[in-house]
Amino acid sequence: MRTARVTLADVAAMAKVDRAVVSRVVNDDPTLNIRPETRQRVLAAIKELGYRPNVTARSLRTARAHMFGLFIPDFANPVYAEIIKGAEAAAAALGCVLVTGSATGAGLVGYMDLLGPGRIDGLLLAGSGEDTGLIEQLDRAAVPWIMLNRRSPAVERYVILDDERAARLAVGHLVGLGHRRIAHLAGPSGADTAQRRFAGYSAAMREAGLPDGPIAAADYTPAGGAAAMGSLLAAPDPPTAVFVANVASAIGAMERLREAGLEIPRQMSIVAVHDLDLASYLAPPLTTVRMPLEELGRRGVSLLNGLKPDDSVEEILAGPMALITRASTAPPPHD
Amino acid sequence: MRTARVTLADVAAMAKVDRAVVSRVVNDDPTLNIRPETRQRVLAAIKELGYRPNVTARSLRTARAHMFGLFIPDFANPVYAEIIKGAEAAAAALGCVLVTGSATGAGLVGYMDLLGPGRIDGLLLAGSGEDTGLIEQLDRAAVPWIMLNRRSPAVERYVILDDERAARLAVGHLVGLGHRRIAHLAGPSGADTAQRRFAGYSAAMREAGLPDGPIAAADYTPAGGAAAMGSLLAAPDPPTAVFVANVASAIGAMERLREAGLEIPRQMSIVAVHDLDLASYLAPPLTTVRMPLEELGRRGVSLLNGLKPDDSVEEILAGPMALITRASTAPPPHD
DNA sequence: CAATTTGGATCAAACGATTGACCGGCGCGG
DNA sequence: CCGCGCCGGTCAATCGTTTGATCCAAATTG
Repeated sequence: MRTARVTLADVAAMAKVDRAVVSRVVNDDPTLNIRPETRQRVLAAIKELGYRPNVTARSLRTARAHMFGLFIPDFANPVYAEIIKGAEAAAAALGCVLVTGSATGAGLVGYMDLLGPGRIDGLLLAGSGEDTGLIEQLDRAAVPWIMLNRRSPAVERYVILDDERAARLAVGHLVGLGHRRIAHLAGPSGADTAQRRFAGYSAAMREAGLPDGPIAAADYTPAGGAAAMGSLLAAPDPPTAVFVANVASAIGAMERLREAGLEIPRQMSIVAVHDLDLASYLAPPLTTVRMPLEELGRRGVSLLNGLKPDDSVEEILAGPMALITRASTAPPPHD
Repeated sequence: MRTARVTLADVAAMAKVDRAVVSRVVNDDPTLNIRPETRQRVLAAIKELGYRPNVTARSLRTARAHMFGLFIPDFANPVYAEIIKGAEAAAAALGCVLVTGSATGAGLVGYMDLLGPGRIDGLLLAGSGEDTGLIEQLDRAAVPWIMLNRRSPAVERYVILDDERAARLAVGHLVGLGHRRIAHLAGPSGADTAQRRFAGYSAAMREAGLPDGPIAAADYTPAGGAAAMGSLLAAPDPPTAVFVANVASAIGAMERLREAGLEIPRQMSIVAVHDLDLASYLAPPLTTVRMPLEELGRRGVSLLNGLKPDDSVEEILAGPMALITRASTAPPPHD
């Protein structure tokens, strides 16, 4: 059944009404006065012909694309997978599709070229740092955009998670287990999330009446985590527990601990931010703080919808957050 | 600089030519005869005004959406992450965007509703099984589609990888190490990939003059892998090596081996299909067969481009494939 | 009973780009 | 010196919807 293409006009012809009537029925326009039987005729014709509105034509006329964009640095990172899921669900609920692109820096600007005027109703920017050129391009194109899970100086368009609270949860767990010397394996100092997690760590330690433990920064990679763990171990008074800003770093840190012959959690407890499936497969399974990442994606799209290009958005998402206790944390050794 | 919206007409007015000329310059239409200086005027006006063609209007007129779709079951699965990367790159090279949706079964059909006529030029379906309803809907909508990495009975529209060869590579590696009793931890018997990997295993064993070892099927999850590994260990003459159809199952299998007190690789070698970053973080790092997943995504989009709704596609992708040797495989014990 | 409202639609102008058809002038071959 | 082709463009229809303006007849109001 090669239905060549069914348009409003076909339906109108079959139902013996004007195209305008069909359009108004389809969008159930409240200003339309229509006899019930006419409406039935139209509805029947639509079903009979299998009519489905042409989104492109509609977009052209209404100047709404019914499409949102989401840029992430890397599909392979499970953190973004969760964000995507949420964003996609929210978009679908609005009758929109989500196009997710992975690109950073200059790639982003190039990608934007594909998304010419009229193609997209709003853009979510997750992770990554470089936005030189992109932001002015977005402003020029008058497309609303929001940063997800990061802030940038002088940009009031973001929704982030409460990383500070996450850090408090993690540190609180370690303190509760009896740890006193708690190190922090931080994220890259330039990263906004890293700064907030560090702030939370510091605040939690202060509140517990403990001095900051040794601190080492690493990029969010296993290799970085391994190196930073090395420097933490070399500290004069080595910690009995470490709060790691990120699971990827934690993987490297655990490897380094294994090499050093330290048993987890008997000799060293470790807890990290972001609960990924992966965490439960590690040896030992890693205690983590579960963040509302899906919610973040959902919220991002919701805010984008109806946002004017000039509106500002500044939100710290207070979604459900939980400590997932696994085998990588335990009370400190009795020494 | 709120550039309200720049259209062809604006450019035409500024360059003092007809809109048609601008359009032809933009698309550099070979049938256009134009004086170089006029072209320069047009180009200058375009740059001056920052004109960018409206994709929606263009799509309406040309009936090409410059957009491809890709449906996957789950963003969290890194296998799909690689496929997406390739597909996205190929789309971008064609000047198109890729919209990736995660949905299976009925969700797919619902998602398709968002992608009404005129919105999409072609669809890639990766993984998952259920396609009741979807395929007829696609055919009715006359949108070309291809299955990625799986076949379905009576559907000649797929591009798959050479899973058989991958299995041979893995088994060959084990045979080369001296193993004689090699088990196969297979995928779900309904899955096309599982069948092909099993076929490759069987063929490789036969060619090596070895009898099939014990075989257990599992779904592609850690829990399934653990259970199946249990049944393999219970075999009368337990294997010294196992070829696992999938990394997720392999994770469970390794856990099970650890529980059973078997040392990897001293007492049991293990090799799995698909090289994911994750594999190198496991303890011990897992030997895998690297498949050209990115290439698969790329090829899918390339084939989709220009495909007629009725054309058929049947391709086994012979991309680069490699055994990545890590610490989970070694010669069998001397017993 | 004339004037006004209202129910039930219809008309037609957009939206922004593409593209086949057309056109005026000039050079040139016959 | 007439007709043809070519150069350098222009004209206008079209893609499928949306939506403000309009319109006709019947009903209501003063």
